Amino acid sequence: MSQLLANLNPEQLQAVTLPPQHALILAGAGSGKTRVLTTRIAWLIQSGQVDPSGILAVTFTNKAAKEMLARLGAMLPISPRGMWVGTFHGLCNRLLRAHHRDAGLPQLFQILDSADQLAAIKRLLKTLNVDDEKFPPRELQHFINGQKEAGNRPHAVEAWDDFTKQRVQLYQEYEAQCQRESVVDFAELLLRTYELLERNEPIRRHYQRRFRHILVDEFQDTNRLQYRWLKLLAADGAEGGAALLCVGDDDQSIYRFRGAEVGNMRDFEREFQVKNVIRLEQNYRSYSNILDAANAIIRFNTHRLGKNLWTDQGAGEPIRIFEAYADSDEARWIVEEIQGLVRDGRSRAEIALLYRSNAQSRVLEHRLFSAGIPYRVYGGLRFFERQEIKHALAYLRLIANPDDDTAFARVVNFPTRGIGARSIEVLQDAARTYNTSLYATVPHLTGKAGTALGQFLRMIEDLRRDTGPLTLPELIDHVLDRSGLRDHYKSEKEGSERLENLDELLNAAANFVAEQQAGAPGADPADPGEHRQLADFLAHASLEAGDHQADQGADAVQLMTVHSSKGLEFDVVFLSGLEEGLFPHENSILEAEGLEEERRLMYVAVTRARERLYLSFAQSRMLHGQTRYNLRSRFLEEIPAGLTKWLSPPSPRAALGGATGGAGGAYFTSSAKPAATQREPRPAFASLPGGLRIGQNVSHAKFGQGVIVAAEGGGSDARVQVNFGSAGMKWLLLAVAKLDPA
DNA sequence: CCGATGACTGTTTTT
DNA sequence: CAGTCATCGG
Repeated sequence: MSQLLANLNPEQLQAVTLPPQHALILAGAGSGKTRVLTTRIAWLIQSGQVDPSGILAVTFTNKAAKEMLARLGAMLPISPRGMWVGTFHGLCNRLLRAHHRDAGLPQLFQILDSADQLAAIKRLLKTLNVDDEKFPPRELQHFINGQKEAGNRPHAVEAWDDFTKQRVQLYQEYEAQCQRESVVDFAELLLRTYELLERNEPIRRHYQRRFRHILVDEFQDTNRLQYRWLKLLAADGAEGGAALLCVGDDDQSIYRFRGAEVGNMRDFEREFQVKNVIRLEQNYRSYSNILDAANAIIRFNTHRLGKNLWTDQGAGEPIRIFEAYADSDEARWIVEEIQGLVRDGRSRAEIALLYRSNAQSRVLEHRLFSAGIPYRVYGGLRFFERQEIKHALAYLRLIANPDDDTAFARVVNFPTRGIGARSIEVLQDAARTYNTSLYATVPHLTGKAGTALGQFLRMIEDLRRDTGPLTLPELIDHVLDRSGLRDHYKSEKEGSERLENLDELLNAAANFVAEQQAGAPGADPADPGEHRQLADFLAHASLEAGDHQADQGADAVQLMTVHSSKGLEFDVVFLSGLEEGLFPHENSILEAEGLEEERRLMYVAVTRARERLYLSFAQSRMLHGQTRYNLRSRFLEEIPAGLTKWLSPPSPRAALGGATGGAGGAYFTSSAKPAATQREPRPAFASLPGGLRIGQNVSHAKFGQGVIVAAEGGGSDARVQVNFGSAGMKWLLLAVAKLDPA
């Protein structure tokens, strides 16, 4: 016990040993948040205050859940079995499987990931003959998810105008379709569980009594519905409610776009009359130069709960800043720098390359690849999202649940078997009249379409029957053969990688089975013969995108978006693409709220670094197939000059209509020296009249500072397009507009 | 009904 | 640029 609490600082100790009351822990980056959370659980159990089964711990990602279980396993002599640890979605899935009847679902319901959901919506619009120009599927998806997160079923949505009314109508149709097909999307997992607990008193009471301590990680990223869900579970039951301990950092809230409500932190404090608010502000991760930069940046945000990170580790190295001509130059420079670091004995796994959006990884990957540096990309298209895997899963889904029309539509003609659009249309019309799933409709059909479809149906039925006694990997192997998927990819010229992935699916299944057996044999007694294990595997595939990327063990440079870097830390961090429009992203720049979220994202990125931080940007960048010229990010200007060291001489930056500009606006530091590696500016851009060129900074009397991004015409008709930052993008006639080189 | 070809269009971040 | 979608000729 004393060992458990050793080496905690006073605030951490206080948090770990709080009495069983509600508490809010404001935990800054690198302040030992995860440690506090796990130690708290271990302490509660070890001191006999609670049985493991009385613990409910909610994490943000599956990875975090796994890590927490692993740490607990190492801390506790007893197995952490009986505890519920997982993501909101994972826990809801578990609850719905256990109480599927009360929730109005078949036991083997399927889970739609975002892409499946979008496909389902498109299919719905098609069958209803709705104009998808007027109701863009993506927008409709957003609308539906938003309503679900607000707890609104279609009848509860307030709709005054026609447009909203129609969308509500579609929402309703979508729900009916999902129910018919026994599928559940992400938001539905949460809402369905919430309604189950709310309406079913015995079940609610059962869990309210069971869970004595509810611990929530990354609380700043919970959405409204998740918060209500927590309130319901922690509400005062007969025995008094659970103690709710929420850990979060409002400065690291980066999922507003997905419905996260930082406001939950304030609401929690108020509604639960939280007496215990503890701030963890000592950072054990980074040197103070890095921390001071992060603090300086985040100070530009308003509406913070307030918190200041500090460290006693000393200043450390200055933050290195590099300006490149083009994105390819930026990538080349990063790779050269990495080679130097590796020569100096650094391990590649301790070097991270962060970027704002996934598209940016291509250039970096390209350079790394040609330099022969092992690297690993997180995120991007994940294993279970690859098309060959989705196809295989669709067959599996049909075995588990033939009414899954999304799965049916996906593979009914893949590999092609002579069932074309016309047949599908006939089938869909029939399904609508009989009000049955596509699968169940097939026997009703006669004629040509009926025969081909009948053959498909028989194949699926054979699969269902033949696979009953097989183990999961055997089952999948059988399906890959019988469906023709394997043959299809064998004959495809670029199919070898896909074949490998299909084999990898077998491995994933084998691992899944092994883990399940090792994990909790007593959790839910698997009913044999019902393909129960298959359903569990499919849920696993939907909920956990799967880290089946490159070799985990290899010493490889780590590439990921800033979002997926949250919670991780590295000795060396490169943050690339620090340009206006990219980071902060152009879609977020106009809204104050959006910009603040970008800044929090920047804060997250900076605080990932332990020892060394590189920030870089490029004057020009390929995006959407064309070259764009961006100003350097305002976030760079927000870092006090004394903390930085420019590796390239900074060029003057066009001002941004005054929104920022703190930090004194001084770009040079005393230690800045012209980099020896600086190349001559390349004559990359054609000259324009008046000695101007594309990419050049200019000033205009009315619009202020800007940069030339394009030109057209000639002679007296010559025009240039200038990006004036917050003053907008303008086309100017050179003969008329007075532009001075800046 | 199938596959190929070309136009178009869009991208932030993810459980 | 790259993935999706529509159109066209077999």
